[in-house]
Amino acid sequence: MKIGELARESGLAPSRIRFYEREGLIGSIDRGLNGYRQYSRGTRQVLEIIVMAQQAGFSLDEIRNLLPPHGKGDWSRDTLVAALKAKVVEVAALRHRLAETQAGLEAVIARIEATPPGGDCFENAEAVLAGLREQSKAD
Amino acid sequence: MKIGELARESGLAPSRIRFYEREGLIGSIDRGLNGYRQYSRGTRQVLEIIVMAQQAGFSLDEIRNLLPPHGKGDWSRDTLVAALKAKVVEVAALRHRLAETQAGLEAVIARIEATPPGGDCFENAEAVLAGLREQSKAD
DNA sequence: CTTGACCTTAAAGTTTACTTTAAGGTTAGG
DNA sequence: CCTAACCTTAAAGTAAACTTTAAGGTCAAG
Repeated sequence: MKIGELARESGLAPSRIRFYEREGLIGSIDRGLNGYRQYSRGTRQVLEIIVMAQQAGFSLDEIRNLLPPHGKGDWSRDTLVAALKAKVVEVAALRHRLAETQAGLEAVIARIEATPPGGDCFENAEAVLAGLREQSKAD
Repeated sequence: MKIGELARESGLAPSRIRFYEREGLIGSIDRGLNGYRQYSRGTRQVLEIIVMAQQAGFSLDEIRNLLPPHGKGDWSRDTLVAALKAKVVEVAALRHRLAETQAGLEAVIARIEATPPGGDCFENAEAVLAGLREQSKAD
């Protein structure tokens, strides 16, 4: 799969995919004899995770630290398993953080919906802040 | 309350508070005879809401549309709740995606670890590993 | 009445996350 | 063979969200 096809499938501009490669969010991949990048299906999934994590408020720097290092070398059985386990730990950490974010947002929604429609500005503001502070603490 | 005091209380730089005023996130407020800005307590709460909303992934443009029109005391409650719910959907989608990734990884790890070090059972897991190798490289 | 910590503005600089441009090599179709 | 649509790189440009700088006015203390 060349970069144009991956771009169409993922909805990202080719320049953006090359940018992510330069920034170390996706690894440098195989090139054909002509120098063209050749992507596998997995890359598209990584791109989707990056985009969604961004939408949830993560910077590229944070995302890079949450995604596993793409250190390449010999993928012997043991190193492969070790890398996979490290990846699971990191994915779990990201999921944990997102669960807290979601719980915080839902708490805020519940509080706002529990306030009477005619409630004044500060009561609503306090409700929003109370919920968001809980989320910040959980972070 | 002058801008320096508000800055200390809110933890934001004075330049940032003036920036938010220029951008229309907080209203232009009263000035003393000397031209100094005079803030009320409510401004601090608005600033906290802005900061928390940013941490939840909202842009200043989005936040400006969520905050009440200046001078009016009423939050657009429905708009605020709708935006928060949309954000929850985004976060939930990312979590779902990551849960699948984690489950897939754990299944592959279990499979590799169940394979004896001999090597002839390696062929059975070949397809899985091939896909995994591609995905890991693409990481 | 001067010193230093405030405040004011406008404008320029910074960082992040990209896109666009420039200059060129590759591949598929007529 | 030519053309159009791909691909490559490095470098410059852009938008968002601020911060810093420059040049100055205000105020409380000594």
